[in-house]
Amino acid sequence: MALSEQELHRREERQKLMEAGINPYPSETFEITTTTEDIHQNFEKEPERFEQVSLAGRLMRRRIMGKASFAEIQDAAGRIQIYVARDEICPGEDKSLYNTVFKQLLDLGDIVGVNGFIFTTKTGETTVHVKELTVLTKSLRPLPLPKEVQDEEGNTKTYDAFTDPEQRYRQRYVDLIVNPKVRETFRQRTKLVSSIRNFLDGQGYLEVETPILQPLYGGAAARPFKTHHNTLDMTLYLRIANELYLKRLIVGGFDGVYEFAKDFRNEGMSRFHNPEFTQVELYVAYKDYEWMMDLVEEMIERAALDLHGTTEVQVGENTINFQRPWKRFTMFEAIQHYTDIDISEMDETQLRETAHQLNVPIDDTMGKGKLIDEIFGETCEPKLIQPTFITDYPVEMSPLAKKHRSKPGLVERFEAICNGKEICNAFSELNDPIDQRERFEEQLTLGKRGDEEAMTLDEDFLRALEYGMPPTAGLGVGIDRLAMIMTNQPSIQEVLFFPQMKPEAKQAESSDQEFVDRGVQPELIPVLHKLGIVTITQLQEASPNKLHNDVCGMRKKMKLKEVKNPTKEEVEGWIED
RNA sequence: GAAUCAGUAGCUCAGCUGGUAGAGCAACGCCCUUUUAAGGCGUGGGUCCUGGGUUCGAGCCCCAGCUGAUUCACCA
Repeated sequence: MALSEQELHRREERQKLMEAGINPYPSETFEITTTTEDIHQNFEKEPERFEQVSLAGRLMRRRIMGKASFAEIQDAAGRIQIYVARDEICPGEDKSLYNTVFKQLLDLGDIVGVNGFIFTTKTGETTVHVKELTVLTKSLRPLPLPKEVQDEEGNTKTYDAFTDPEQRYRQRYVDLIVNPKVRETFRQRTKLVSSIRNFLDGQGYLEVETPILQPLYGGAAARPFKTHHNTLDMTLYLRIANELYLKRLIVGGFDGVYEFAKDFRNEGMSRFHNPEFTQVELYVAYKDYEWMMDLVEEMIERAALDLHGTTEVQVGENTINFQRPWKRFTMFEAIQHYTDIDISEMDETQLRETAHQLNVPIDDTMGKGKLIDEIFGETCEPKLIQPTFITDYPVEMSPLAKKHRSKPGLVERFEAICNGKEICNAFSELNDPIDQRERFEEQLTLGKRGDEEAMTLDEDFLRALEYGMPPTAGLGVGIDRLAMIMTNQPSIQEVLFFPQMKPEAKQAESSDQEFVDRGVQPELIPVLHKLGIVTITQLQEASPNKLHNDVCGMRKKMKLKEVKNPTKEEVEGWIED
């Protein structure tokens, strides 16, 4: 890859540092006694603590003014200004640490350590007065550095922001360096997970780990990723859910288990879908879905409080209030509420007609349950902004849920919908092994009908149920979507450090040696690169006359006076086999 | 899979009716000991996504393609 002028320059600086006896990548620990956060919060209160400090960070801005300079370094929490005066960091005769190293060989993006004391400049900015400066890492690539300016009203305006989503997601490390809000979003995500974990731990449930590689995929309706184990010579699937394993643990006698799980679904990507995503699933013995609704309300309300100090969260244009209790609707009630149609007594044919009437797209593979779900998804879901429980789903689409205690054809299931999207899904778990086997068999029939998401039959899971699983309430919460809501982000990519991307288009490049092997003078390789010829294949596809012309022309343009033009015969030699 | 939009300097972007490729920041050189988008003077840096076409002449118009984003479709 051809290096830019700036990259070449930084490589030279790295070399010059080494020649000056400064290791640009030292191995010793650099002792840090404070952080930018600590200084900003506590310097005014207890200045005596900051008479001698040491901290480290990345150089993010620099204002050189002759024999003294101001710069800013950024650590994990924020930035602080540093004041570097020549005669302070170079007390002796040798001023090269300031004149050469600091002013010439360091760049924005380099990582340095400083020792000194904290003071306030006459413009009122808390600043590190540097006594000692240590190079900790030389950065070889220039950062896309935005500028932030505060106007008189204290509003921050950002110029030249690093905004291109592709670049931001592909080079998340750069995004995190230059866009502090991105770091904050991910901190909040982690806080959300901690809040839920603390809550569940507080209830006495056991956090567990279950297999990601599964011989059968189950527990949800989705297409899986398939892989192969060499030694066992068997097909394995990346889990689409961990439900069936957690239930096995309930059979095993734990009365509350949960897992934060990466699940994998081989389906489309969108701002709500990533092929791998995180769910927390929870199973509690001797409970039902009514009980689980209370738990969800409490857990999510608490998460909002932990993150924001209030139950109200601004999401786009909506203010969402997680304060308990949430609204509860049965699915049929919700559909009736939004469409004025009562579908509770309809058969499959009537449902099809209703779907057509409501302009809900359907196809022939859909059974009764799926039709109801489509009607609901189309007419109700987007309208549910405040957290709402939708309960009592059709049995056909919930093969792992227990049949409703009083309403035939339905199961004891709920989803919480928030901001028009499902954030969790829960049931009173089906624990009758005979019923469970029948439900799996119905799924097999659906599968034969063409439903690619129909579930497979897991004999071992049925065997476990046959030993007896206590009545159990189960829950799955989509962490990514909940994180989107809690951090007010419009897309799932914004709450995943490394969202799935198309492979980066990368042009293969032939080595210089390969060019030399074909008879190209080494000095002419940059000329060929400049002409866009970076592979032998490209070289071989060129026409000899044109290439000879181009090379001679480009050599002149690049002012390579000491380099001889190739003869036409030589150029023909490069191209021939 | 479809539609829309975009692709110009390291970054963010201008570029008129088709007429010599621009700005700010970043970089490089010089000056400057309390600046804060520091400042002053100077310099370098371009496959205008690619390939065709129209034209005396294309960053700009036309066609095809590539890449990406967004929306939709798909998706518990």
